[in-house]
Amino acid sequence: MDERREPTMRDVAALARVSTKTVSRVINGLPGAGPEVVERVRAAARSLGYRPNLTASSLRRSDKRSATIGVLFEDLSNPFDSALLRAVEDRARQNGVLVLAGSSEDEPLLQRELLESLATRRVDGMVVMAVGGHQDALQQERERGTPMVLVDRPPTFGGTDSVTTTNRDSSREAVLQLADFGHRDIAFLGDRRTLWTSQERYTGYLEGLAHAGLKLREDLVRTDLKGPDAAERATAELLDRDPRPTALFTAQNLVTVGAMRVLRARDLHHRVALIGFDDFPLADMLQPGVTVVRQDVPALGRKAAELVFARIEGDTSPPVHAVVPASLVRRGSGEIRPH
Amino acid sequence: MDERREPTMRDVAALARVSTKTVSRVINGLPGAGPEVVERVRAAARSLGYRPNLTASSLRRSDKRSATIGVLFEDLSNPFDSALLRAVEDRARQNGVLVLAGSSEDEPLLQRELLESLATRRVDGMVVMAVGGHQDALQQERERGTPMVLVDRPPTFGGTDSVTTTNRDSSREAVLQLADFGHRDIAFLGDRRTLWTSQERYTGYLEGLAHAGLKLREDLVRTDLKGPDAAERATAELLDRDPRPTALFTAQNLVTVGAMRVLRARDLHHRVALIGFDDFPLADMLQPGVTVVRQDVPALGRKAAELVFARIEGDTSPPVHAVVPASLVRRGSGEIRPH
DNA sequence: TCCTCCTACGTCAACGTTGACGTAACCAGC
DNA sequence: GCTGGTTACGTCAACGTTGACGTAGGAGGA
Repeated sequence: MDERREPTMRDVAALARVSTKTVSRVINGLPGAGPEVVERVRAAARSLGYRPNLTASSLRRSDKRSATIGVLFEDLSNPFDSALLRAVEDRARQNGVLVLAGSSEDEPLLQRELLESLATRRVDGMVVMAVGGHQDALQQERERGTPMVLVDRPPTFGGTDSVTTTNRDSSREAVLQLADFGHRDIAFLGDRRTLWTSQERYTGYLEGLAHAGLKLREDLVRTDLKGPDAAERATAELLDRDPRPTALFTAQNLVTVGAMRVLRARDLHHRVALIGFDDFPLADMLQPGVTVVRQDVPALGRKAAELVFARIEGDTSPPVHAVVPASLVRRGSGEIRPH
Repeated sequence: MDERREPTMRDVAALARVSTKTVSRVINGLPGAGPEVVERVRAAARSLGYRPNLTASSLRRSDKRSATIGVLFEDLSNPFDSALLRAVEDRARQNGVLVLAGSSEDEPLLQRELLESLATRRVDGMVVMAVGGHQDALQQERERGTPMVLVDRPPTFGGTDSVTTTNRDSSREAVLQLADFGHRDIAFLGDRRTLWTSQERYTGYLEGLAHAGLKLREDLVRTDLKGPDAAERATAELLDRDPRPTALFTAQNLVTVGAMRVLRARDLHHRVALIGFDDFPLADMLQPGVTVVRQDVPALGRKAAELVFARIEGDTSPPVHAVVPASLVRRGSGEIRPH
């Protein structure tokens, strides 16, 4: 609109009749400026509406910090991702750090591009929910020395911190509870197999069956369900089998919703037990309430942020793999006994 | 970790035995470099793992673009906000622009600080969901010439683009539908009155009553409900009144959920009609399905992004107030007749 | 008194990049 | 052969800021 130039230190310096260096000192609160000069500079800055240029500053500073971190999640519109983003953001704010956010859509190519964009902007660190498959781009970035923390994924390469939840243990717990309630035919419905979390939850399912002395029925296992539609089809097929599974363990929230939809369509929601991994809003309002494994998303995000910041501050201790416990929330659907 | 310095143009130039200016030309794809030189520079850049420093570049460039926009919403973990963020992000990606995101928590002070942080980083533009109350900070920012678009809020000051949904018209439509189904005592439950959207939706409610020839019963109006707890209390009180409202119009999604919770607790969910403003996941899975006014969130975000980008490109046409139509999604709860 | 130390400034160059401008080499045309 | 234009480079300074270092003046001690 108007052709106004942002005022610079030089403008402030001229108005306050001091050198730019003195303005720099005042703005940064460094010693070496007398009280009157400080006041004069402050007044000049205020009257001009001066605001420091962080990009210029970080270019020159010795530490080169941009006070910005990058966050690369799969899909920011997913409640899990956005809750995580919010947690990271809150923690970042405490350090005066802002967050550059992007969605990788589980596309390696997109992840690579976003990574590049973040690097180009010289972020101080990154919190990444890695896409499935090979993670060369991530590893390269890490090897360049960029502080990086993986969330909801373990590193497939060395030297990197990560934060995950108790995928395997909590899945086992869920399956064991179903077994305790008398179920023998417990089906598994999982997300894309390339996702580490999917694999872990499946392993937990197997462990649960083993602990309960149940035999794995391969025909009750459905994986690679991407999105609610696939989940619905898989659920429908499972319910057509003979003998029909009397309980479902759905290993991802969209899968849970898809399965529920089918159970309700067939009026089986009060007869077939269901435990889902990952909580979702209104799970308690359905009939029956949906029993889920709830992840502590704020804790995940906070921990991830704390780890990056520690690395940014120069912490060089060995890489950490933090595990945040999840818990089983019993609401009814997981406490249905076989008929 | 390692004390590696990021390679610069100078390093590339030295290795390719050309001047930095030539490297600049090659990297930016500008003419004035012979084919062999281009190849030599590219090879050198690749072998050093060179990546341009966007902060230095934008400092020097004449347009001073940072290829970054700021997004300031109320709460990024709210599904509405995160869906909006995602839409803005998608549109931004098309322009090679990244998004700096922050939550203002409806706190004027926090908004001011975040605004400052964004300005300090010299973002090219901002998409802001303004906090309630006076918007001096926003206005000042706007007057400095920062391209800015308000989402889900109209500007309270001149010269600024905004994108909103049909709050008033859709609310009226919802109320009219309730009236058509025979309701005379239609309660209103709204969010904080400082929010423009709340006011608009309330006005729509009044218009609906007026069009239907219904008299406003002040005792059926509850506003300033912040969060689901307040909504629950208000709903409980309303249902205690005599005569009891036979229909509820809840003007915000958390309020809708709170109201539903109480209706269910009193087993009135099949007897009292309910229409909520703003859709939410699983609204269709409840019994009865929840009739809502659905906003076209992706369209809102896309439009907002397009407006900022137009301004960034130098569009100086008069400010636009874009309105994205919302639609009534009938799922059952809004189609209950008075008993 | 002189020397030392400290405080409150200022000067200069550099961070990594690009705009403005210079120049050498080459080609076309007369 | 000379002029004029084009191409492919290079040189230099500047973007806004800060680190390194310099200096004038005053305080303090022997």
